[in-house]
Amino acid sequence: MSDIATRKPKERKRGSGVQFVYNVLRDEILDLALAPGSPIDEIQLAERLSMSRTPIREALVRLAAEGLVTTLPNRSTVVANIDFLNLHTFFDAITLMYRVTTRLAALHHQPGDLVVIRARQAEFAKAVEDQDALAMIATNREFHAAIAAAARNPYYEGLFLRLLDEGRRLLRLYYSAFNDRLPQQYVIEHEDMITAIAERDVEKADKLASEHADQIVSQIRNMIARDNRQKIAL
Amino acid sequence: MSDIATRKPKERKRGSGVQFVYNVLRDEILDLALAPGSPIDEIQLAERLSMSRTPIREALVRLAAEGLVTTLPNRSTVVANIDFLNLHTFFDAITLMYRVTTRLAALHHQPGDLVVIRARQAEFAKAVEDQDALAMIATNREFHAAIAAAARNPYYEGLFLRLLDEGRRLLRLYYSAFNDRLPQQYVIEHEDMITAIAERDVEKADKLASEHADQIVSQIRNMIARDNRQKIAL
DNA sequence: TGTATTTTTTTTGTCGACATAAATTCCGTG
DNA sequence: CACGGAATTTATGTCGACAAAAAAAATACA
Repeated sequence: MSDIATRKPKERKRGSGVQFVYNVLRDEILDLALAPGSPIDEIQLAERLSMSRTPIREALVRLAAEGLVTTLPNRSTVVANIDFLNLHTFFDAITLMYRVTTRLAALHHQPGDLVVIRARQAEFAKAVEDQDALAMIATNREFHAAIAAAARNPYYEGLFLRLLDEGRRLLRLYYSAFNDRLPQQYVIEHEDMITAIAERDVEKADKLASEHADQIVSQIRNMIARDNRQKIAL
Repeated sequence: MSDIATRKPKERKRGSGVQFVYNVLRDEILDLALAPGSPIDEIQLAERLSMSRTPIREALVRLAAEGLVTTLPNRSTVVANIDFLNLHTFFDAITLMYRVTTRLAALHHQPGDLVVIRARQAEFAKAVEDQDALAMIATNREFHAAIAAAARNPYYEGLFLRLLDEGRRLLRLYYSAFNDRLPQQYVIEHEDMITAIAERDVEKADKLASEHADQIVSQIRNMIARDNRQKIAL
């Protein structure tokens, strides 16, 4: 547990305050260290990070613009809820972004891109080998983010990163359920996607991305269903 | 020219400050009243809107998160540039969003949605009849925004609105070129799209949206090409 | 005259404080 | 004991001021 959030004042340089708060809050939100729906007290946060409320508020505005927190006027801002009732919109959008970014990566990737993508894939494979569920979540995100970067479309990339983050939050909810055979299969699917991108085979890349997305979506659905059954059984 | 931005202090109620600044700046940016690349002086803005720099800065952070301004650390924030070199990424993304939102609207629209969509279409038709280019841009945006709302997917909707706004900026650049027969055709295409949505004919809606997007993209391309030729001829 | 260096000015990032709107507590009345 | 309204407390929205960084101006030197 790194206590990066509790260092002495004046240890950070000027101008990095907002970015720092943004990173801390963002990580805590995506790791579910801050529970969805829980209120964020500006004063308390200001004390914890040893800075004034001004940079805190600016970071909160930024997080609100990205949908990670919700600001109620004249009332506390709260960590964004996970909308289980409308998860299908999430699945629909992230599936499309998986496909589009992988397609475009096959079309537009440049020499250096594959090096980065393969590096991310190596990190993901390492996490799977180590059975480190949290590392799997993080490295899987970076792998697909690298593909999105190679797709060279900032609009798709922006939406996809947002969706991947939201997915990170979802997976974090159920990460204990990762002790099955699926991760190893993801490694293989990733390898196939890299090959398709390298060969600039757009249709194959699309097909693989589509299947990969379906895998992940159905895995999350299973985890939720399993979770629901437990709840009903109580 | 409404001078909404120059009213007396204390005439606005508490809590609406940031929203107000955001709306003013956003409109001025999208209408090209603020030129792309031009710097935004916080102090000057604070004086013009008769408020302190704090709400100004929070509005700027929000605009930065949406890509409408760019903040250089410890340096002035500037109005986002129009990236003519990468317009194809814009065209690609907005075409896909036209299709996806229209498809999903055909699938998921609910009783009230068509009423709203038809109302927007009526406003657009009125603008075309009046040969009011600026109103055409605005009402066309609202028409497609209404379809996106009926599609009931906030992820697609968010990206699409961003793209429509960026398109508004582009069209505003060339709005004088609107004196041709195309707007009338857009009215007809809109009508067809409404019919397809009402009939829940997903594939037809997709096809119409796709063609509609192609129309608009090629029109913008033509305007830019025409503009370029003039520049070269000088 | 041109370039390097110091000084001044401008502008941003942050702070502490105050005013106002909700939330909470307290109290009186039925 | 419950209910409604007033008083208190808490937290947000905004402000003016200061400090640090960059830009601009002024000066020194070749």
